[in-house]
Amino acid sequence: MATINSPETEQLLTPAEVATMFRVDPKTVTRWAQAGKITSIRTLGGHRRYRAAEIKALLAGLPVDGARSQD
Amino acid sequence: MATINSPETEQLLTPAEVATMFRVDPKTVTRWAQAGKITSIRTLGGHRRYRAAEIKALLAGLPVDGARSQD
DNA sequence: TAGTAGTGGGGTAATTGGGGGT
DNA sequence: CATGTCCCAATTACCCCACTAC
Repeated sequence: MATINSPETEQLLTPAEVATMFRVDPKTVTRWAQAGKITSIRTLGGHRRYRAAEIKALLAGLPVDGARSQD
Repeated sequence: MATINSPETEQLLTPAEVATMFRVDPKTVTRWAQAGKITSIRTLGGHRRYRAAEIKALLAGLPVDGARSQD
Protein backbone atom coordinates (compact mmCIF):
# COMPACT_ATOMS: atom_id res chain seq x y z
CA MET A 1 0.00 0.00 0.00
CA ALA A 2 2.61 2.75 0.02
CA THR A 3 0.03 5.42 0.08
CA ILE A 4 1.73 8.72 0.57
CA ASN A 5 0.01 11.57 2.36
CA SER A 6 0.58 14.43 0.04
CA PRO A 7 1.48 17.45 2.15
CA GLU A 8 0.25 19.63 -0.65
CA THR A 9 -3.24 18.29 -0.07
CA GLU A 10 -3.17 19.01 3.66
CA GLN A 11 -5.97 21.39 4.44
CA LEU A 12 -5.16 24.21 6.82
CA LEU A 13 -7.54 26.05 9.12
CA THR A 14 -7.43 29.63 10.32
CA PRO A 15 -7.58 30.51 14.03
CA ALA A 16 -11.19 31.61 13.54
CA GLU A 17 -12.09 28.19 12.14
CA VAL A 18 -10.56 26.30 15.03
CA ALA A 19 -12.00 28.75 17.55
CA THR A 20 -15.49 28.19 16.16
CA MET A 21 -15.13 24.40 16.22
CA PHE A 22 -14.07 24.42 19.89
CA ARG A 23 -16.40 27.21 20.92
CA VAL A 24 -13.49 29.28 22.22
CA ASP A 25 -11.79 32.57 21.45
CA PRO A 26 -9.24 32.75 18.60
CA LYS A 27 -6.80 33.98 21.20
CA THR A 28 -7.23 30.72 23.09
CA VAL A 29 -6.30 28.75 19.99
CA THR A 30 -3.17 30.85 19.77
CA ARG A 31 -2.36 29.91 23.37
CA TRP A 32 -2.72 26.23 22.51
CA ALA A 33 -0.25 26.67 19.66
CA GLN A 34 2.16 28.50 21.93
CA ALA A 35 1.80 25.73 24.50
CA GLY A 36 2.67 23.15 21.85
CA LYS A 37 -0.69 21.38 22.24
CA ILE A 38 -1.45 21.72 18.53
CA THR A 39 0.68 21.88 15.41
CA SER A 40 1.05 25.42 14.19
CA ILE A 41 2.19 26.39 10.74
CA ARG A 42 3.25 29.99 10.34
CA THR A 43 2.68 32.08 7.27
CA LEU A 44 5.40 34.37 5.99
CA GLY A 45 3.67 37.20 7.78
CA GLY A 46 3.70 35.52 11.15
CA HIS A 47 0.08 34.35 11.22
CA ARG A 48 -0.71 30.78 12.32
CA ARG A 49 -2.47 28.01 10.35
CA TYR A 50 -3.57 24.67 11.79
CA ARG A 51 -3.95 21.19 10.33
CA ALA A 52 -7.61 20.27 9.76
CA ALA A 53 -6.93 16.57 10.37
CA GLU A 54 -5.33 17.29 13.73
CA ILE A 55 -8.12 19.58 14.85
CA LYS A 56 -10.73 16.97 13.94
CA ALA A 57 -8.80 14.36 15.91
CA LEU A 58 -8.67 16.68 18.90
CA LEU A 59 -12.42 17.24 18.72
CA ALA A 60 -12.92 13.48 18.64
CA GLY A 61 -11.05 13.25 21.93
CA LEU A 62 -8.04 11.53 20.43
CA PRO A 63 -4.64 12.38 21.86
CA VAL A 64 -2.55 13.72 19.04
CA ASP A 65 1.19 13.49 19.05
CA GLY A 66 3.15 15.67 16.70
CA ALA A 67 3.00 18.98 18.46
CA ARG A 68 6.02 19.21 20.72
CA SER A 69 7.46 22.68 20.94
CA GLN A 70 7.33 24.57 17.73
CA ASP A 71 6.12 27.97 18.74
CA MET B 1 -12.13 34.86 5.68
CA ALA B 2 -12.41 31.68 7.57
CA THR B 3 -15.62 30.39 6.06
CA ILE B 4 -16.69 27.07 7.48
CA ASN B 5 -18.36 24.73 5.05
CA SER B 6 -18.78 21.58 7.08
CA PRO B 7 -22.20 20.05 7.75
CA GLU B 8 -20.65 18.26 10.71
CA THR B 9 -19.86 21.48 12.50
CA GLU B 10 -21.62 21.09 15.83
CA GLN B 11 -22.68 24.01 17.92
CA LEU B 12 -21.24 23.90 21.42
CA LEU B 13 -22.35 25.60 24.63
CA THR B 14 -20.36 26.75 27.62
CA PRO B 15 -21.17 25.53 31.15
CA ALA B 16 -22.57 28.97 31.99
CA GLU B 17 -24.93 28.79 29.02
CA VAL B 18 -26.27 25.37 29.96
CA ALA B 19 -26.52 26.36 33.61
CA THR B 20 -28.61 29.39 32.71
CA MET B 21 -30.89 27.35 30.46
CA PHE B 22 -31.54 24.81 33.22
CA ARG B 23 -31.64 27.36 36.01
CA VAL B 24 -28.90 25.58 37.93
CA ASP B 25 -25.30 26.23 38.84
CA PRO B 26 -22.44 25.50 36.41
CA LYS B 27 -21.17 23.04 39.00
CA THR B 28 -24.36 21.02 38.65
CA VAL B 29 -23.90 20.85 34.89
CA THR B 30 -20.41 19.56 35.52
CA ARG B 31 -21.88 16.88 37.76
CA TRP B 32 -24.19 15.79 34.96
CA ALA B 33 -21.24 15.52 32.60
CA GLN B 34 -19.28 13.48 35.14
CA ALA B 35 -22.29 11.22 35.65
CA GLY B 36 -22.46 10.63 31.90
CA LYS B 37 -25.94 12.13 31.65
CA ILE B 38 -24.85 14.61 29.01
CA THR B 39 -22.16 14.56 26.35
CA SER B 40 -19.13 16.62 27.28
CA ILE B 41 -16.44 17.80 24.91
CA ARG B 42 -13.28 19.07 26.55
CA THR B 43 -11.11 21.92 25.32
CA LEU B 44 -7.35 21.46 25.32
CA GLY B 45 -7.29 23.35 28.60
CA GLY B 46 -9.64 20.95 30.33
CA HIS B 47 -12.80 23.05 30.18
CA ARG B 48 -16.03 21.35 29.08
CA ARG B 49 -18.25 22.25 26.14
CA TYR B 50 -21.70 20.74 25.58
CA ARG B 51 -23.64 19.95 22.42
CA ALA B 52 -26.34 22.55 21.82
CA ALA B 53 -28.56 20.01 20.06
CA GLU B 54 -28.42 17.65 23.01
CA ILE B 55 -29.11 20.37 25.56
CA LYS B 56 -32.10 21.56 23.56
CA ALA B 57 -33.41 18.01 23.41
CA LEU B 58 -33.00 17.67 27.16
CA LEU B 59 -34.84 20.93 27.73
CA ALA B 60 -37.65 19.61 25.56
CA GLY B 61 -37.96 16.61 27.84
CA LEU B 62 -36.64 14.17 25.28
CA PRO B 63 -34.52 11.23 26.43
CA VAL B 64 -31.11 11.56 24.84
CA ASP B 65 -28.91 8.60 24.15
CA GLY B 66 -25.28 9.15 23.37
CA ALA B 67 -23.88 10.00 26.76
CA ARG B 68 -22.70 6.83 28.45
CA SER B 69 -19.58 7.17 30.52
CA GLN B 70 -17.15 9.70 29.25
CA ASP B 71 -16.01 11.74 32.20
C1' DT C 1 -3.29 50.91 -4.57
C1' DA C 2 -6.78 51.00 -1.34
C1' DG C 3 -10.07 48.98 1.98
C1' DT C 4 -12.03 45.59 5.28
C1' DA C 5 -11.57 41.70 8.13
C1' DG C 6 -8.65 38.73 10.69
C1' DT C 7 -4.49 37.98 13.52
C1' DG C 8 -0.73 38.76 16.85
C1' DG C 9 1.03 40.56 21.26
C1' DG C 10 0.36 42.20 26.00
C1' DG C 11 -2.38 42.79 30.07
C1' DT C 12 -6.49 42.24 33.08
C1' DA C 13 -11.16 40.45 34.60
C1' DA C 14 -14.34 36.54 34.52
C1' DT C 15 -15.25 31.66 34.13
C1' DT C 16 -14.10 26.83 34.97
C1' DG C 17 -12.21 22.72 37.25
C1' DG C 18 -11.36 20.07 41.43
C1' DG C 19 -11.98 18.85 46.22
C1' DG C 20 -14.53 19.40 50.46
C1' DG C 21 -18.50 20.39 53.33
C1' DT C 22 -23.80 21.69 54.01
C1' DC D 1 -28.61 10.94 45.97
C1' DA D 2 -28.75 15.58 44.12
C1' DT D 3 -27.74 20.57 44.51
C1' DG D 4 -25.47 24.94 46.20
C1' DT D 5 -21.49 27.15 48.22
C1' DC D 6 -16.38 28.04 49.76
C1' DC D 7 -11.57 27.38 48.86
C1' DC D 8 -7.56 27.89 45.32
C1' DA D 9 -5.22 27.10 40.75
C1' DA D 10 -5.65 27.03 35.92
C1' DT D 11 -7.86 28.36 31.75
C1' DT D 12 -10.42 31.36 29.07
C1' DA D 13 -12.52 35.96 27.48
C1' DC D 14 -12.22 40.84 26.36
C1' DC D 15 -9.56 45.40 26.19
C1' DC D 16 -6.02 48.07 23.63
C1' DC D 17 -3.12 48.89 19.05
C1' DA D 18 -0.08 47.43 14.85
C1' DC D 19 0.47 44.34 11.13
C1' DT D 20 -0.95 40.71 7.87
C1' DA D 21 -4.32 38.39 4.55
C1' DC D 22 -7.39 38.72 0.81
